[in-house]
Amino acid sequence: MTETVHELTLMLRHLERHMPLTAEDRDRIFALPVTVRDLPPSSYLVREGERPDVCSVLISGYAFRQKLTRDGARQILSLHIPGDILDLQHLMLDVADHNIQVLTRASVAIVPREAMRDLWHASPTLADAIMSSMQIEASRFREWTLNVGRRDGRARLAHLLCEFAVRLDVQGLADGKGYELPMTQEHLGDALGLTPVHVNRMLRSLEADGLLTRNRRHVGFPNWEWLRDVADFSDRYLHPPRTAA
Amino acid sequence: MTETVHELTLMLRHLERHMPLTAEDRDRIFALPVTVRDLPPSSYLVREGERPDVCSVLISGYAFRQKLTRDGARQILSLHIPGDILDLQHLMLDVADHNIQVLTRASVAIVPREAMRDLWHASPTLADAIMSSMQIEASRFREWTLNVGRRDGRARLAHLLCEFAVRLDVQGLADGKGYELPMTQEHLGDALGLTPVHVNRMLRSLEADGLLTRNRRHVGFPNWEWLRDVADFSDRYLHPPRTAA
DNA sequence: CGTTTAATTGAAAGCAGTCAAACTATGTGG
DNA sequence: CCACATAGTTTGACTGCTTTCAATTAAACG
Repeated sequence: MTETVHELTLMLRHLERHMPLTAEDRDRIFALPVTVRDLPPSSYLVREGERPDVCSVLISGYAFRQKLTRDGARQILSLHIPGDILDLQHLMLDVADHNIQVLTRASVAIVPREAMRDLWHASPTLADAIMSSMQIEASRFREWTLNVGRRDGRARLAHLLCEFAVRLDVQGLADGKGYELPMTQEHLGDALGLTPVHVNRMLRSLEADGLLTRNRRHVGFPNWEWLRDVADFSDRYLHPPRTAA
Repeated sequence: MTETVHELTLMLRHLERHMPLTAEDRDRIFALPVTVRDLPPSSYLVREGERPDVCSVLISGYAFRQKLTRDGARQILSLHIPGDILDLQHLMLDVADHNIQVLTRASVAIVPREAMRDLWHASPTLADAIMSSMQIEASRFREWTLNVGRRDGRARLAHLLCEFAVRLDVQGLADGKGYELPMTQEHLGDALGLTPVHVNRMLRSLEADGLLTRNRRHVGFPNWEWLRDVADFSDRYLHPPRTAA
């Protein structure tokens, strides 16, 4: 008898982080009709202009939101880790205003839009939890605008590395000492509003200063406090759960 | 017997734009305990780190969200026009992650946080309307990140001018031919991630090309289509109501 | 009006972009 | 196991958009 973990366990953990859920709420989540789908790297989940009829939850792997300018420049708007709900916005909005793309090979749980809407209306605690998740994502969007608009390349890059470290840590997916960064330098550039060439130079600059170690895709932070400082990073905008000391 | 319009009429119009409300919903909104407050230019409504116990709705004048880097650089994150709810995020989040500041002299309706939470839980249509409003604001945050991250100064500025024109038009506060821009060039710079000096140059560049007229604070758009084009502007991300032809 | 705030302009400096080439991984097929 | 192909990283030289610094002009305000 194999002990299988429900596909939405991570999503549940994500939602419960900010709002305690009732036992019925948990049951409702686990009763959601889901289809699990495996996606190869870089595949699109949602394209701008589409009218999606499903909501997806990231189960494993990484994903990101992005928009393109008319001449094809790409801006990555947010990164997503397992447990994140990828298109809550389509609960209310009919037409997608940005693209959602998978970063690595990933598996997602597909939930019919109507089922997710029912969940959303099912209980006040669920509504609050879902709303909280939305709000925190909006807070991350704001910080990214600040990052791209007002910090120089080095700080911008350091900030992104800090954010990812903290988020993985909170979701229990990294030990806080480092992680496998799933992005190429081109991805990093698109997330930071920089060119890949400049990303490379800033990466090496951080490395040269002993703020960063790299091994294949693995990044480590030999001097976390100093990196935070260089990045002008504070985790307030991530609204970390109280429990953390 | 003077015919007075309720202070929250514009907010109601704002919420109803994307989600039809019931008569009871409207009554609930008008039954909200509000205190109207007049604020001088530049006053703060919320400061990062605070724990607000009220929600404010902008009745007249303009406001904006902003964040500061450690060394005092300011990034304006969004602009707000009458009818906008200014701190929905504090419905769920306890600590403010950014500053909310008034641009011009403005009056705001102050609603106790708990009353707004009750409104939010009062009916599914209200919850949907409030959620929609949130989602659309999140969409604007995303577009701003794209704007600041991937467009050059000229396009960035043109984009902001387009967005403001469309939003005022939709809310019925401008005729679509132009408007009183309530921002100084310093504000514009902080919204665009540029210096005021460069904003000035780009403003004059647009003016020289016949894309923009300025008279005191009034801006006009002699060639709207071309400006849209220069700005790489599409109103999709604003999720304009269907009604518009 | 005088004073303060905002807009404008010029010259010089710099961060980041562009272009191009070399180098390193990683993977594939023979 | 090597040859080749592909994707990603690294470097260098040069360009350029934007900033910085400073000074001047215009507008707003009491």
